Amino acid sequence: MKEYDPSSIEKKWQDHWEANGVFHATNDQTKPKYYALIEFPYPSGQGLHVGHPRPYTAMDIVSRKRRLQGYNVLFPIGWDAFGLPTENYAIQNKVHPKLVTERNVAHFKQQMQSIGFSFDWSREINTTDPDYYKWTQWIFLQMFKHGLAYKKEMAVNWCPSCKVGLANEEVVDGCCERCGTQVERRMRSQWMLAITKYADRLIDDLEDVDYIERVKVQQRNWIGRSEGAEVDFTVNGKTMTIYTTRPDTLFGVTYMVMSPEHPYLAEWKDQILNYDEVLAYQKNAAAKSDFERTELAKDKTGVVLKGITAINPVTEEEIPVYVSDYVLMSYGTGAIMAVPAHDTRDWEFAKKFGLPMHEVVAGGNINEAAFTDIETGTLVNSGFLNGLSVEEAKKKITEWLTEKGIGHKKINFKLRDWIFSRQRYWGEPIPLVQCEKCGWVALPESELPLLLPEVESYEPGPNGESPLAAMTDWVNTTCPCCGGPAKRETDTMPQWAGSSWYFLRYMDPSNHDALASAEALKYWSPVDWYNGGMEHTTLHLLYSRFWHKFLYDIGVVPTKEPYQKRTSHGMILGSNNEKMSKSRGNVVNPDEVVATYGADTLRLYEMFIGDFEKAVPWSENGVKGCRRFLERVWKLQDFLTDEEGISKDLETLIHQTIRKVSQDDETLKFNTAIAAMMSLVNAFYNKKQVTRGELRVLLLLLNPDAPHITEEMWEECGFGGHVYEQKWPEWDEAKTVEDMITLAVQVNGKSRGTIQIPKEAGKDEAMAAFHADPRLEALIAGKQIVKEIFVPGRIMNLVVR
RNA sequence: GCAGCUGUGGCGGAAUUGGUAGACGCGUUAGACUAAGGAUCUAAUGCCCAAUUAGCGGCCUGCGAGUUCGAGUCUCGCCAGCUGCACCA
Repeated sequence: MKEYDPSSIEKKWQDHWEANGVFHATNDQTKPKYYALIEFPYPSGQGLHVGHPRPYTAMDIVSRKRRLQGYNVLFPIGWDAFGLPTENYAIQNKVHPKLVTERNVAHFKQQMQSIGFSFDWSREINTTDPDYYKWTQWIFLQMFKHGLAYKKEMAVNWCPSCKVGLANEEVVDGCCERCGTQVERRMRSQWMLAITKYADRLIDDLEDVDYIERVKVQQRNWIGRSEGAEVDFTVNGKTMTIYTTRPDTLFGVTYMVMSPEHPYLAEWKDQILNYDEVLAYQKNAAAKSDFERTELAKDKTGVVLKGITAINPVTEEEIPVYVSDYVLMSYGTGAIMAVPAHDTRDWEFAKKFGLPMHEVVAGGNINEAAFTDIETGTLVNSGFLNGLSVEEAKKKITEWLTEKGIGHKKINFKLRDWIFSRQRYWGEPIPLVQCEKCGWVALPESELPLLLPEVESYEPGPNGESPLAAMTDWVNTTCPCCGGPAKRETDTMPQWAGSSWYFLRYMDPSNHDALASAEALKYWSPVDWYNGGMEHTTLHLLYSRFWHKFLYDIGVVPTKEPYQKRTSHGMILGSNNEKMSKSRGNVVNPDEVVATYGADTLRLYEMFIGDFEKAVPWSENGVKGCRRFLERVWKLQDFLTDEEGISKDLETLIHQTIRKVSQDDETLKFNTAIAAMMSLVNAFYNKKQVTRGELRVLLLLLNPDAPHITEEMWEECGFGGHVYEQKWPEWDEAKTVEDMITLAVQVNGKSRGTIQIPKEAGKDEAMAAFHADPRLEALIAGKQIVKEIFVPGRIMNLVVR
């Protein structure tokens, strides 16, 4: 027997698979399809680190297993290659970002291929390829034509370091998600996508998909749907509308609060007696960044509007009006009714300013804290609402307000429209022109793709405008509508554009007439299993669901949802338990692991390292353990007998292992599947022999995890053909239980021993076995059995006195 | 602050969902082979007692209570950690 030498056999099989197109998805639509997807990587200059292969290996296992189960599997790969790091590198090194991208892609590809993933490389895509972004632009144009893309002058999150506007989703703790610089507010005219029009469906349709719960929860929170009511208050003779989720507490309103940006403040300039004070407060609030405004949340500030009085529409009581920055202009109507007895923030504000509180929901102690429980409270001091539960009162008051014409039911969302333009070079050009006469006009589809022009400098302009703005030849054009002079849009799309639909392109990657053919879309949709990072839950995952729903609405795609199942992996940390990063010096490069131990060892360890969904530290010794296991598998060839069948004494274990591996690979428990295979190998070693039939089963089960060594051994043992041509083994449930079982015996709930009984034995047989064992019998000698508990196959417990 | 999740050996982690806690791997210890071992093999390995012919001993799943014949698993109350949201009315 030759030695186990991964470096020679791994290359051999990788070449064999690719040369024979073994993993290319076929167009044979008679077979059931399975579409497994990973998040296509951003080809950074650093290359892969050991965290990348974790999700890739997991989905590779699923894909390889599905192929053995007879599916036509699509497991594609591509590059999400537009983006800032490449552009910044290009600026610093004066290289075209295209060249940087090509270089990085080549490196990533070589790294990935050395790990032996069964990607269909014939369908490789790249978001920066004009043949690809033609369709990104095409989808944007459809959105524009359907009124979902609009331009708006608005305050944007501006990163002074990246010189770019950011979407809300890209701001973390008031700082730029990428570089950590604190973001500023700047007014800019931006392209927006009306994702809020899909807010309801993006929540409701989560019911129909199989996503892990934390993903659903996070999406629901982010969309932030709340049901309440808008109510009109009369303030100095003017109608001021507020939004509340607690219309039932209307009788408890003791003051109102307006946001510092509320437009009424300026209108009331002459009526507000302390307008100077209000102006000063507004100025102060504007100077604070969003971050400061929320960080200092604990301490409420505000100014009362002297000369302004509001009327509570139910009690007709006169109440004061305040301006305070705890009310946001960007949510609801920018003004609220304050119910200090039943809202924590209002309570804090009222305490600070000595405002009265009216308890209208009994059940708490409002002197100590606002009572906000909506389950248990009962309405009091509330006229016709008295005695009702919160839920009943909400309904009744909303009806009453509607009848009176001073309010109505209203649903609000935290989700904002998506700021879609970036003032950068390395992104998809927005295919629109602005004409003096016709306004914003779409390019004809025949002019797509609108190519990214060659520029001399990739740096943004001094006022943060896109580098494209300096290209006057390119910018000045004619209006496709009237033929008059027009200017091109110089902003580009954000990185999230290309990734919002890439999974569709894989279905038919070289189609010139459509983003993919209707036939391919129908056959392959939806993605059956999509695994990716939690950090994309409110970004990529939400955005792509939105695009897909739009494409569904215009009849392009056949399903409402793009992904049937979504799972997520945990991060791999450095051996010091910290996030892997260059600066911490704890990065492990998969190339080194492959070179030292082999790709199969890397793959196996990536899966065996721990709970797939949790973060876990890398351990060099753990890697060695996996290599040791593969060596033991390899050396099974020494124990190989001529027997084709499965020996009687291992039959149960074999069937148990098939079941365990088959089931655990479906539920992200790759670690315990591997543990089961290790146990099986240990059993072969204990016997010092393995039959051909037994080894076949092991090689098949292990193949998705460690494809190279299993192919090689299959060939070495002369099992015929290749592993990838075989069928996934099946287990017989009846054979997963031994004929004689070991039953644990307890006395008074304490484990005292075991008895051997037939698997179908009843209580009487178990009792007989108990009495037959003198050591067990001794435990109950002279005592009275009060109760006998017998759970077949599980336990026997005798209660004695 | 609010919500959710999680707490199991020296470490990563198992536990058929209420039924012998610690599978599997790492590490450690002893032995074998050896010129040598950071290779390989064999055995032991939760903790505490006992041990040259010495155990079907006791204690163990963050802490404290409870339900049950039986609790890592269910309930209640603490404590700690992680994640998400963060003045969204």
